[in-house]
Amino acid sequence: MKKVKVSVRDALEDRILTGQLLPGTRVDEVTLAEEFGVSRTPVRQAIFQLAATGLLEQRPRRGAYVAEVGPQLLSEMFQVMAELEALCAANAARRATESDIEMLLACHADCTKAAESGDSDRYYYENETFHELIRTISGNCFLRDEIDTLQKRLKAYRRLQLRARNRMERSLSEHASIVEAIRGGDAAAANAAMRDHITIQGDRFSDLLATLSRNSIAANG
Amino acid sequence: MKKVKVSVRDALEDRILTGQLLPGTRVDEVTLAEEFGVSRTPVRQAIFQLAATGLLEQRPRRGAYVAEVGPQLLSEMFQVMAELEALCAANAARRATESDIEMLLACHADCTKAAESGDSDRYYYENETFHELIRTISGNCFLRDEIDTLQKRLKAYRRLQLRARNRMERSLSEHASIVEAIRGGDAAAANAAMRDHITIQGDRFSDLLATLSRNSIAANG
DNA sequence: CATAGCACCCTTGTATACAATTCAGTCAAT
DNA sequence: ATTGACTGAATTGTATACAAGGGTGCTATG
Repeated sequence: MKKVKVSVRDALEDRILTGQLLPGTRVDEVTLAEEFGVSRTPVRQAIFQLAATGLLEQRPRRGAYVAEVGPQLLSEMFQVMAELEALCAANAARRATESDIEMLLACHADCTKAAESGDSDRYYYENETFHELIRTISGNCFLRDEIDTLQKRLKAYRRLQLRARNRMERSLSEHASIVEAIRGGDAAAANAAMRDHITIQGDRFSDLLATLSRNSIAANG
Repeated sequence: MKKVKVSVRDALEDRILTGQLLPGTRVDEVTLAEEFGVSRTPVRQAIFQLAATGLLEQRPRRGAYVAEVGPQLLSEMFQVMAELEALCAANAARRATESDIEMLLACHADCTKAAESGDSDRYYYENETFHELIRTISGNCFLRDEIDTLQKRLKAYRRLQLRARNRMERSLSEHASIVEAIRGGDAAAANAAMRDHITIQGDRFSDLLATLSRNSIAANG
């Protein structure tokens, strides 16, 4: 019972996103070809596509590696992400219908329950849904796609972040501000609230990364 | 005297950007392979890479086409572009050094001369330089790359826009506002001025596209 | 005459064979 | 002993052969 014809590209992407292939790992064509039970050709295609989206880095004649995002780049990516999500929130504030607002409130309620349960994995998931919903309400498909690809590039790192305990309630209250702004149709407020929310995440993230790299230096060096 | 080992990917990209391959055109593997004097393999690689960046659209088993950007998508892309360029401008306002300001003023002077000459091609070029410079001053490499790829996706269309006559002096005065804001270190003002500047461009652009498609309907249908 | 079904051909997708380049290891020379 | 160069192996890059799927055109039937 093999998996039903999933593209090599998706399979490889999944391995990166789920952390089976960690940043910096070399991606070998023949090894993957054997594992997936195909020839090198489709594997190469997949590698080139993922390299084009930034998930892999290719060095000519030297193979492909899972992209490593340094603190500098990470910070830059978060600044852009903050701006894009803020734009989503502003659009959502302008365009949300009654039923959109209802869904948003329901989603926020789910986030609240997750936070109360103290289950950070669950909150991570509900949080994703919350942001997804706002992107949808925003109604800008291109913007949505851009955010999705950027999200993917960060995902390999985000999974490290799950355990920041006291972050949940603050995140939740930031969500509340966003919800209120969208509900009130205040685009500027929604924009600002979302930008702050993402920026704070980015800062936390940088801190975590710094800590990890310090530990890793302590462990390896 | 053949060209000195330029990658198929760059060559194909160039053909799209310069308008040799118009949106909607089918991209045939064997034809291109013959033209470039290589086998299908590198051509396929190039196609997959360009498809990943959005310049081409692939339909399974049905080949690749130069991406067509409809009015809806175009508007969405411009909204994102406006936000990203505005972010650049805000960053530039915060980070610009004395010499950055000097370069910016010099660049703006070149734009002015180009506008006075009435040569829209020249103004187009100087305008590009102006925006490039602000992106550089912004200092966010990731942001710069994102804008570059987005720019590429629009370039095939932008070349149609060159002739909007009375646009030049208005564009120039908008540039002046941006320069002043950056010079004064006013990030918010730079942000707003740049966003407006790009948004207006986008609107003009949509008008043009609408006109063109109307004419094309009149001509073809 | 129009429509539906089938067959053939063209194009994409995959596999494999071959070429070229780079990295590493070893040997020799200073 | 250390460093440099050369050789070999391994991996990427390219070409070609083969398989599979879809589109078009023709034919047959209603």
